[in-house]
Amino acid sequence: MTMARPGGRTARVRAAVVRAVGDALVEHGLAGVDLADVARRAGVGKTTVYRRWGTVAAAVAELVDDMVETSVPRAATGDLESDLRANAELVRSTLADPRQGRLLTALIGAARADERTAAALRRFYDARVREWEPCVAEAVSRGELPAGTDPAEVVRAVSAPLYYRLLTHGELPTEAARDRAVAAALAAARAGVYVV
Amino acid sequence: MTMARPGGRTARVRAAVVRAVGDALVEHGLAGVDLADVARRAGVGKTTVYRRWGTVAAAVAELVDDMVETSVPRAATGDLESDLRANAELVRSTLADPRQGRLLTALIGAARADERTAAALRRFYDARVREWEPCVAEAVSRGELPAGTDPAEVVRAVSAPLYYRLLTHGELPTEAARDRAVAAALAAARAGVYVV
DNA sequence: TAGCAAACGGGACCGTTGTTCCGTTAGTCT
DNA sequence: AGACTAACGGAACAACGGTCCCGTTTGCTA
Repeated sequence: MTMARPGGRTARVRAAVVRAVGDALVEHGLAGVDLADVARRAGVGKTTVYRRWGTVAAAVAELVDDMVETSVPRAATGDLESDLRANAELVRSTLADPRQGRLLTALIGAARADERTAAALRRFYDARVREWEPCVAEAVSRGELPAGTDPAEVVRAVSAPLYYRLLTHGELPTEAARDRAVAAALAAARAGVYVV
Repeated sequence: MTMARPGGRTARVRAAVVRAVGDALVEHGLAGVDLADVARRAGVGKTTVYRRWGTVAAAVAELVDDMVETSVPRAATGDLESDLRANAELVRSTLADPRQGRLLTALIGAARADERTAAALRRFYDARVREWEPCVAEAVSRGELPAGTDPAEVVRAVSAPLYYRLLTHGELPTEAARDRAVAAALAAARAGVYVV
Protein backbone atom coordinates (compact mmCIF):
# COMPACT_ATOMS: atom_id res chain seq x y z
CA MET A 1 0.00 0.00 0.00
CA THR A 2 1.07 3.58 -0.67
CA MET A 3 1.33 5.99 2.20
CA ALA A 4 2.89 9.22 3.33
CA ARG A 5 5.78 8.85 5.74
CA PRO A 6 5.94 11.90 7.91
CA GLY A 7 8.01 10.37 10.72
CA GLY A 8 11.52 9.10 11.31
CA ARG A 9 14.32 9.69 8.84
CA THR A 10 12.36 11.90 6.48
CA ALA A 11 11.51 14.30 9.26
CA ARG A 12 15.12 14.36 10.47
CA VAL A 13 16.40 15.18 7.00
CA ARG A 14 13.82 17.89 6.61
CA ALA A 15 14.73 19.50 9.92
CA ALA A 16 18.46 19.38 9.14
CA VAL A 17 17.97 20.95 5.72
CA VAL A 18 15.66 23.68 6.98
CA ARG A 19 18.14 24.56 9.70
CA ALA A 20 20.99 24.60 7.18
CA VAL A 21 19.03 26.93 4.90
CA GLY A 22 18.56 29.30 7.81
CA ASP A 23 22.26 29.21 8.66
CA ALA A 24 23.23 29.88 5.06
CA LEU A 25 20.79 32.80 4.82
CA VAL A 26 22.18 34.34 8.00
CA GLU A 27 25.77 33.98 6.81
CA HIS A 28 25.68 34.97 3.16
CA GLY A 29 22.22 36.38 2.56
CA LEU A 30 19.87 35.04 -0.06
CA ALA A 31 22.23 35.53 -2.97
CA GLY A 32 24.88 33.33 -1.34
CA VAL A 33 22.71 30.27 -0.78
CA ASP A 34 23.12 27.25 -3.01
CA LEU A 35 21.65 23.85 -2.45
CA ALA A 36 24.92 21.95 -2.77
CA ASP A 37 26.26 23.93 0.17
CA VAL A 38 23.03 23.42 2.10
CA ALA A 39 23.32 19.66 1.60
CA ARG A 40 26.88 19.68 2.92
CA ARG A 41 25.90 21.71 5.99
CA ALA A 42 22.95 19.44 6.70
CA GLY A 43 25.06 16.32 6.33
CA VAL A 44 22.64 15.07 3.70
CA GLY A 45 23.00 13.81 0.17
CA LYS A 46 22.97 16.51 -2.47
CA THR A 47 20.55 14.38 -4.46
CA THR A 48 18.04 14.42 -1.63
CA VAL A 49 17.94 18.18 -1.43
CA TYR A 50 17.51 18.60 -5.16
CA ARG A 51 14.82 15.94 -5.27
CA ARG A 52 12.71 17.27 -2.42
CA TRP A 53 13.09 21.00 -2.93
CA GLY A 54 14.75 21.59 -6.25
CA THR A 55 15.23 25.33 -5.88
CA VAL A 56 16.54 27.69 -3.23
CA ALA A 57 13.19 29.47 -3.20
CA ALA A 58 11.29 26.31 -2.32
CA ALA A 59 13.65 25.49 0.54
CA VAL A 60 13.42 29.03 1.88
CA ALA A 61 9.65 28.94 1.67
CA GLU A 62 9.62 25.80 3.78
CA LEU A 63 11.80 27.53 6.36
CA VAL A 64 9.25 30.34 6.61
CA ASP A 65 6.46 27.79 6.88
CA ASP A 66 8.21 26.45 9.96
CA MET A 67 8.58 29.93 11.43
CA VAL A 68 4.86 30.53 11.12
CA GLU A 69 4.24 27.62 13.50
CA THR A 70 6.43 28.91 16.33
CA SER A 71 4.31 31.32 18.32
CA VAL A 72 5.53 33.89 20.83
CA PRO A 73 2.85 34.59 23.45
CA ARG A 74 2.08 38.21 24.17
CA ALA A 75 2.05 40.09 27.44
CA ALA A 76 -1.30 41.56 28.52
CA THR A 77 -1.01 43.98 31.40
CA GLY A 78 -4.34 45.65 30.78
CA ASP A 79 -2.62 48.97 30.08
CA LEU A 80 -2.41 49.85 26.40
CA GLU A 81 0.85 51.74 26.54
CA SER A 82 2.57 48.96 28.50
CA ASP A 83 1.26 46.35 26.09
CA LEU A 84 2.39 48.26 23.03
CA ARG A 85 5.78 48.79 24.62
CA ALA A 86 6.07 45.07 25.30
CA ASN A 87 5.22 44.42 21.68
CA ALA A 88 7.72 47.02 20.51
CA GLU A 89 10.38 45.53 22.75
CA LEU A 90 9.72 42.09 21.26
CA VAL A 91 10.14 43.50 17.77
CA ARG A 92 13.20 45.51 18.77
CA SER A 93 15.00 42.61 20.39
CA THR A 94 14.14 40.29 17.52
CA LEU A 95 15.51 42.70 14.93
CA ALA A 96 18.57 43.43 17.04
CA ASP A 97 19.36 39.76 17.53
CA PRO A 98 22.13 38.85 15.08
CA ARG A 99 20.56 35.65 13.85
CA GLN A 100 16.87 36.55 13.91
CA GLY A 101 17.43 40.02 12.51
CA ARG A 102 19.52 38.86 9.58
CA LEU A 103 17.15 36.01 8.93
CA LEU A 104 14.09 38.25 8.79
CA THR A 105 15.67 40.82 6.52
CA ALA A 106 16.96 38.08 4.21
CA LEU A 107 13.46 36.60 4.08
CA ILE A 108 11.93 39.97 3.27
CA GLY A 109 14.27 40.14 0.30
CA ALA A 110 13.50 36.56 -0.70
CA ALA A 111 9.76 37.15 -0.59
CA ARG A 112 9.96 39.72 -3.38
CA ALA A 113 11.22 37.10 -5.82
CA ASP A 114 9.13 34.08 -4.83
CA GLU A 115 5.38 34.09 -4.34
CA ARG A 116 5.29 31.07 -2.06
CA THR A 117 7.80 32.68 0.30
CA ALA A 118 5.80 35.89 0.16
CA ALA A 119 2.61 34.07 1.10
CA ALA A 120 4.34 32.31 4.00
CA LEU A 121 5.84 35.57 5.23
CA ARG A 122 2.42 37.22 5.10
CA ARG A 123 1.04 34.42 7.26
CA PHE A 124 3.97 34.91 9.64
CA TYR A 125 3.32 38.62 10.13
CA ASP A 126 -0.44 38.20 10.19
CA ALA A 127 -0.07 35.70 13.01
CA ARG A 128 2.11 38.10 15.00
CA VAL A 129 -0.28 40.98 14.48
CA ARG A 130 -3.31 38.87 15.39
CA GLU A 131 -1.58 37.82 18.61
CA TRP A 132 -1.38 41.45 19.75
CA GLU A 133 -4.62 42.79 18.34
CA PRO A 134 -6.63 42.01 21.52
CA CYS A 135 -4.56 44.46 23.56
CA VAL A 136 -5.72 47.25 21.29
CA ALA A 137 -9.25 45.93 20.93
CA GLU A 138 -9.65 45.93 24.70
CA ALA A 139 -8.34 49.47 24.92
CA VAL A 140 -10.98 50.49 22.38
CA SER A 141 -13.75 48.89 24.39
CA ARG A 142 -12.41 50.56 27.53
CA GLY A 143 -12.75 53.84 25.69
CA GLU A 144 -9.01 54.63 25.64
CA LEU A 145 -9.10 54.82 21.84
CA PRO A 146 -11.84 56.06 19.50
CA ALA A 147 -14.57 53.56 18.65
CA GLY A 148 -13.99 51.93 15.28
CA THR A 149 -10.19 51.96 15.59
CA ASP A 150 -8.64 49.12 13.60
CA PRO A 151 -6.52 47.18 16.11
CA ALA A 152 -4.28 45.53 13.51
CA GLU A 153 -3.40 48.89 12.05
CA VAL A 154 -2.24 50.17 15.44
CA VAL A 155 -0.06 47.11 16.02
CA ARG A 156 1.53 47.50 12.61
CA ALA A 157 2.13 51.20 13.24
CA VAL A 158 4.39 50.23 16.15
CA SER A 159 6.57 47.94 14.06
CA ALA A 160 6.81 50.06 10.93
CA PRO A 161 9.37 52.67 12.03
CA LEU A 162 11.63 50.03 13.55
CA TYR A 163 11.68 47.99 10.37
CA TYR A 164 12.03 51.07 8.22
CA ARG A 165 15.20 52.30 9.90
CA LEU A 166 16.75 48.87 9.89
CA LEU A 167 16.00 48.18 6.24
CA THR A 168 16.85 51.56 4.77
CA HIS A 169 19.69 52.63 7.07
CA GLY A 170 20.90 49.35 8.53
CA GLU A 171 20.41 50.74 12.02
CA LEU A 172 19.55 48.28 14.75
CA PRO A 173 16.58 49.70 16.65
CA THR A 174 17.42 51.28 19.99
CA GLU A 175 15.35 51.54 23.15
CA ALA A 176 14.75 55.20 22.31
CA ALA A 177 13.45 54.28 18.85
CA ARG A 178 11.22 51.67 20.44
CA ASP A 179 9.66 54.19 22.83
CA ARG A 180 9.21 56.74 20.07
CA ALA A 181 7.47 54.14 17.92
CA VAL A 182 5.05 53.40 20.74
CA ALA A 183 4.41 57.07 21.43
CA ALA A 184 3.80 57.81 17.75
CA ALA A 185 1.39 54.91 17.28
CA LEU A 186 -0.47 55.92 20.40
CA ALA A 187 -0.74 59.58 19.40
CA ALA A 188 -2.00 58.66 15.94
CA ALA A 189 -4.48 56.13 17.30
CA ARG A 190 -5.85 58.61 19.84
CA ALA A 191 -6.27 61.17 17.07
CA GLY A 192 -8.50 58.69 15.25
CA VAL A 193 -6.16 58.05 12.33
CA TYR A 194 -6.87 54.31 12.42
CA VAL A 195 -10.65 54.55 12.60
CA VAL A 196 -12.20 52.60 9.75
CA MET B 1 51.97 58.82 -19.67
CA THR B 2 49.41 57.30 -17.34
CA MET B 3 45.96 58.86 -17.08
CA ALA B 4 42.38 58.15 -16.21
CA ARG B 5 39.95 57.93 -19.11
CA PRO B 6 36.52 58.95 -17.91
CA GLY B 7 35.00 59.64 -21.30
CA GLY B 8 33.98 57.81 -24.42
CA ARG B 9 33.84 54.03 -24.56
CA THR B 10 34.54 53.46 -20.90
CA ALA B 11 31.59 55.60 -19.89
CA ARG B 12 29.33 53.89 -22.40
CA VAL B 13 30.28 50.46 -21.11
CA ARG B 14 29.73 51.58 -17.55
CA ALA B 15 26.29 52.94 -18.33
CA ALA B 16 25.26 49.79 -20.22
CA VAL B 17 26.41 47.53 -17.40
CA VAL B 18 24.75 49.57 -14.68
CA ARG B 19 21.50 49.53 -16.62
CA ALA B 20 21.78 45.79 -17.18
CA VAL B 21 22.36 45.21 -13.48
CA GLY B 22 19.19 47.14 -12.74
CA ASP B 23 17.22 45.13 -15.29
CA ALA B 24 18.49 41.86 -13.87
CA LEU B 25 17.62 42.92 -10.32
CA VAL B 26 14.11 43.88 -11.36
CA GLU B 27 13.58 40.59 -13.18
CA HIS B 28 15.11 37.95 -10.93
CA GLY B 29 15.93 39.75 -7.70
CA LEU B 30 19.39 39.82 -6.19
CA ALA B 31 19.80 36.06 -6.01
CA GLY B 32 19.24 35.67 -9.74
CA VAL B 33 21.90 38.13 -10.88
CA ASP B 34 25.14 36.79 -12.33
CA LEU B 35 27.74 38.80 -14.13
CA ALA B 36 27.87 36.57 -17.19
CA ASP B 37 24.21 37.34 -17.78
CA VAL B 38 24.76 41.03 -17.08
CA ALA B 39 27.53 41.10 -19.69
CA ARG B 40 25.24 39.49 -22.25
CA ARG B 41 22.43 41.98 -21.55
CA ALA B 42 24.81 44.92 -21.75
CA GLY B 43 26.31 43.67 -25.02
CA VAL B 44 29.71 43.77 -23.40
CA GLY B 45 32.54 41.28 -23.02
CA LYS B 46 32.27 39.05 -19.97
CA THR B 47 35.92 39.77 -19.26
CA THR B 48 35.25 43.48 -19.00
CA VAL B 49 32.57 43.08 -16.38
CA TYR B 50 34.69 40.76 -14.27
CA ARG B 51 37.72 43.02 -14.56
CA ARG B 52 35.96 46.27 -13.62
CA TRP B 53 33.55 45.02 -10.97
CA GLY B 54 34.45 41.46 -10.16
CA THR B 55 31.44 40.75 -7.97
CA VAL B 56 27.70 41.24 -8.15
CA ALA B 57 27.85 43.32 -4.97
CA ALA B 58 30.29 45.82 -6.47
CA ALA B 59 28.17 46.26 -9.59
CA VAL B 60 25.03 46.73 -7.53
CA ALA B 61 26.78 49.25 -5.32
CA GLU B 62 27.72 51.27 -8.39
CA LEU B 63 24.09 51.23 -9.50
CA VAL B 64 23.05 52.70 -6.18
CA ASP B 65 25.81 55.29 -6.45
CA ASP B 66 24.17 56.42 -9.69
CA MET B 67 20.76 56.58 -8.07
CA VAL B 68 22.08 58.87 -5.36
CA GLU B 69 22.94 61.45 -8.02
CA THR B 70 19.47 61.65 -9.56
CA SER B 71 17.50 64.08 -7.44
CA VAL B 72 13.74 64.57 -7.40
CA PRO B 73 12.83 68.12 -6.45
CA ARG B 74 10.22 68.56 -3.78
CA ALA B 75 7.01 70.53 -3.77
CA ALA B 76 6.73 73.38 -1.25
CA THR B 77 3.22 74.77 -0.94
CA GLY B 78 3.81 76.35 2.44
CA ASP B 79 1.20 74.10 4.03
CA LEU B 80 2.67 71.25 6.05
CA GLU B 81 -0.08 68.75 5.38
CA SER B 82 0.00 69.38 1.63
CA ASP B 83 3.76 69.09 1.58
CA LEU B 84 3.75 65.85 3.52
CA ARG B 85 1.06 64.47 1.24
CA ALA B 86 3.15 65.40 -1.79
CA ASN B 87 6.07 63.58 -0.24
CA ALA B 88 3.91 60.58 0.58
CA GLU B 89 2.53 60.54 -2.95
CA LEU B 90 6.07 60.55 -4.33
CA VAL B 91 6.97 57.58 -2.14
CA ARG B 92 3.72 55.79 -2.95
CA SER B 93 4.04 56.17 -6.69
CA THR B 94 7.70 55.16 -6.61
CA LEU B 95 6.99 52.00 -4.65
CA ALA B 96 3.95 51.20 -6.79
CA ASP B 97 5.91 51.59 -10.01
CA PRO B 98 6.82 48.10 -11.22
CA ARG B 99 10.43 48.86 -12.02
CA GLN B 100 11.29 51.35 -9.27
CA GLY B 101 9.49 49.41 -6.59
CA ARG B 102 11.14 46.11 -7.39
CA LEU B 103 14.48 47.79 -7.73
CA LEU B 104 14.28 49.47 -4.34
CA THR B 105 13.19 46.35 -2.52
CA ALA B 106 15.90 44.31 -4.21
CA LEU B 107 18.46 46.91 -3.16
CA ILE B 108 17.22 46.85 0.41
CA GLY B 109 17.89 43.13 0.42
CA ALA B 110 21.28 43.58 -1.23
CA ALA B 111 22.36 46.17 1.30
CA ARG B 112 22.14 43.67 4.14
CA ALA B 113 24.87 41.53 2.60
CA ASP B 114 27.25 44.19 1.30
CA GLU B 115 28.52 47.15 3.28
CA ARG B 116 29.29 49.32 0.26
CA THR B 117 25.76 48.92 -1.05
CA ALA B 118 24.43 49.67 2.42
CA ALA B 119 26.46 52.88 2.61
CA ALA B 120 25.26 53.98 -0.84
CA LEU B 121 21.65 53.22 0.05
CA ARG B 122 22.01 55.24 3.25
CA ARG B 123 23.24 58.19 1.21
CA PHE B 124 20.28 57.71 -1.13
CA TYR B 125 17.69 57.87 1.62
CA ASP B 126 19.50 60.62 3.51
CA ALA B 127 19.43 62.75 0.38
CA ARG B 128 15.68 62.19 -0.07
CA VAL B 129 14.98 63.01 3.56
CA ARG B 130 17.15 66.11 3.48
CA GLU B 131 15.28 67.34 0.41
CA TRP B 132 12.01 67.35 2.34
CA GLU B 133 13.23 68.42 5.77
CA PRO B 134 12.75 72.15 5.08
CA CYS B 135 8.98 71.71 4.73
CA VAL B 136 8.83 70.45 8.29
CA ALA B 137 11.43 72.89 9.60
CA GLU B 138 9.38 75.81 8.27
CA ALA B 139 6.26 74.41 9.86
CA VAL B 140 8.12 74.31 13.17
CA SER B 141 9.20 77.92 12.85
CA ARG B 142 5.64 78.89 11.92
CA GLY B 143 4.58 77.24 15.18
CA GLU B 144 2.52 74.49 13.55
CA LEU B 145 4.64 71.89 15.30
CA PRO B 146 6.27 71.95 18.76
CA ALA B 147 9.64 73.69 18.95
CA GLY B 148 12.52 71.23 18.88
CA THR B 149 10.75 68.79 16.56
CA ASP B 150 13.26 66.81 14.48
CA PRO B 151 12.27 67.42 10.84
CA ALA B 152 14.02 64.33 9.47
CA GLU B 153 12.17 62.12 11.89
CA VAL B 154 8.81 63.46 10.71
CA VAL B 155 9.71 62.87 7.07
CA ARG B 156 10.78 59.31 7.82
CA ALA B 157 7.58 58.70 9.77
CA VAL B 158 5.62 59.31 6.59
CA SER B 159 7.54 56.72 4.59
CA ALA B 160 7.80 54.01 7.23
CA PRO B 161 4.29 52.54 7.09
CA LEU B 162 4.30 52.49 3.28
CA TYR B 163 7.56 50.61 3.16
CA TYR B 164 6.53 48.32 5.99
CA ARG B 165 3.39 47.08 4.27
CA LEU B 166 5.14 46.56 0.99
CA LEU B 167 8.07 44.66 2.48
CA THR B 168 6.22 42.47 4.94
CA HIS B 169 2.97 41.93 3.06
CA GLY B 170 3.90 42.64 -0.53
CA GLU B 171 1.07 45.19 -0.75
CA LEU B 172 1.52 48.10 -3.08
CA PRO B 173 0.65 51.25 -1.14
CA THR B 174 -2.77 52.71 -1.91
CA GLU B 175 -3.93 56.32 -1.81
CA ALA B 176 -5.74 55.52 1.43
CA ALA B 177 -2.54 54.19 2.98
CA ARG B 178 -0.74 57.29 1.81
CA ASP B 179 -3.24 59.61 3.49
CA ARG B 180 -3.21 57.56 6.67
CA ALA B 181 0.58 57.72 6.76
CA VAL B 182 0.44 61.50 6.50
CA ALA B 183 -2.26 61.78 9.15
CA ALA B 184 -0.36 59.51 11.54
CA ALA B 185 2.93 61.37 11.14
CA LEU B 186 1.16 64.67 11.61
CA ALA B 187 -0.68 63.53 14.73
CA ALA B 188 2.50 62.17 16.29
CA ALA B 189 4.49 65.27 15.41
CA ARG B 190 1.84 67.58 16.87
CA ALA B 191 1.85 65.50 20.04
CA GLY B 192 5.56 66.21 20.39
CA VAL B 193 6.76 62.67 19.78
CA TYR B 194 9.60 63.86 17.57
CA VAL B 195 10.90 66.59 19.85
CA VAL B 196 14.56 65.97 20.58
C1' DT C 1 47.59 63.44 -37.22
C1' DA C 2 50.48 59.99 -35.29
C1' DG C 3 51.71 57.24 -31.51
C1' DC C 4 50.81 55.22 -27.18
C1' DA C 5 48.67 53.05 -23.36
C1' DA C 6 44.31 52.03 -21.13
C1' DA C 7 40.44 49.55 -21.67
C1' DC C 8 37.75 46.14 -24.28
C1' DG C 9 36.65 41.40 -26.23
C1' DG C 10 37.15 36.56 -27.96
C1' DG C 11 38.22 32.10 -26.63
C1' DA C 12 40.20 28.47 -23.99
C1' DC C 13 40.28 26.68 -19.35
C1' DC C 14 38.75 25.28 -14.57
C1' DG C 15 35.81 24.56 -10.70
C1' DT C 16 31.34 24.20 -8.94
C1' DT C 17 26.44 23.70 -9.27
C1' DG C 18 22.63 21.04 -10.79
C1' DT C 19 20.99 16.32 -13.00
C1' DT C 20 20.64 11.42 -13.59
C1' DC C 21 21.22 6.52 -12.53
C1' DC C 22 21.06 2.96 -9.59
C1' DG C 23 22.08 0.50 -5.42
C1' DT C 24 21.07 0.86 -0.22
C1' DT C 25 18.56 2.07 3.93
C1' DA C 26 14.73 2.25 6.91
C1' DG C 27 9.74 3.09 8.07
C1' DT C 28 5.26 0.74 7.60
C1' DC C 29 1.86 -2.79 7.15
C1' DT C 30 0.29 -7.50 7.32
C1' DA D 1 8.93 -10.96 12.23
C1' DG D 2 9.24 -10.40 7.37
C1' DA D 3 8.54 -8.17 3.20
C1' DC D 4 7.48 -4.15 0.58
C1' DT D 5 8.41 0.34 -1.00
C1' DA D 6 9.30 5.28 -0.27
C1' DA D 7 13.09 7.90 0.57
C1' DC D 8 18.09 8.50 0.95
C1' DG D 9 22.97 8.71 -0.85
C1' DG D 10 27.17 7.86 -3.76
C1' DA D 11 29.09 8.55 -8.24
C1' DA D 12 29.39 9.85 -12.86
C1' DC D 13 27.97 13.46 -16.04
C1' DA D 14 26.54 17.88 -18.07
C1' DA D 15 26.11 22.80 -18.02
C1' DC D 16 27.34 27.13 -16.62
C1' DG D 17 29.59 30.76 -14.01
C1' DG D 18 34.07 32.74 -13.17
C1' DT D 19 39.33 33.22 -14.52
C1' DC D 20 43.18 33.89 -17.57
C1' DC D 21 45.78 34.94 -21.80
C1' DC D 22 46.56 37.69 -25.49
C1' DG D 23 45.37 40.26 -29.56
C1' DT D 24 42.39 44.46 -30.89
C1' DT D 25 40.11 48.76 -30.35
C1' DT D 26 39.75 53.53 -28.84
C1' DG D 27 40.42 57.88 -27.28
C1' DC D 28 43.80 60.78 -25.05
C1' DT D 29 48.14 63.72 -25.77
C1' DA D 30 51.62 65.93 -28.16
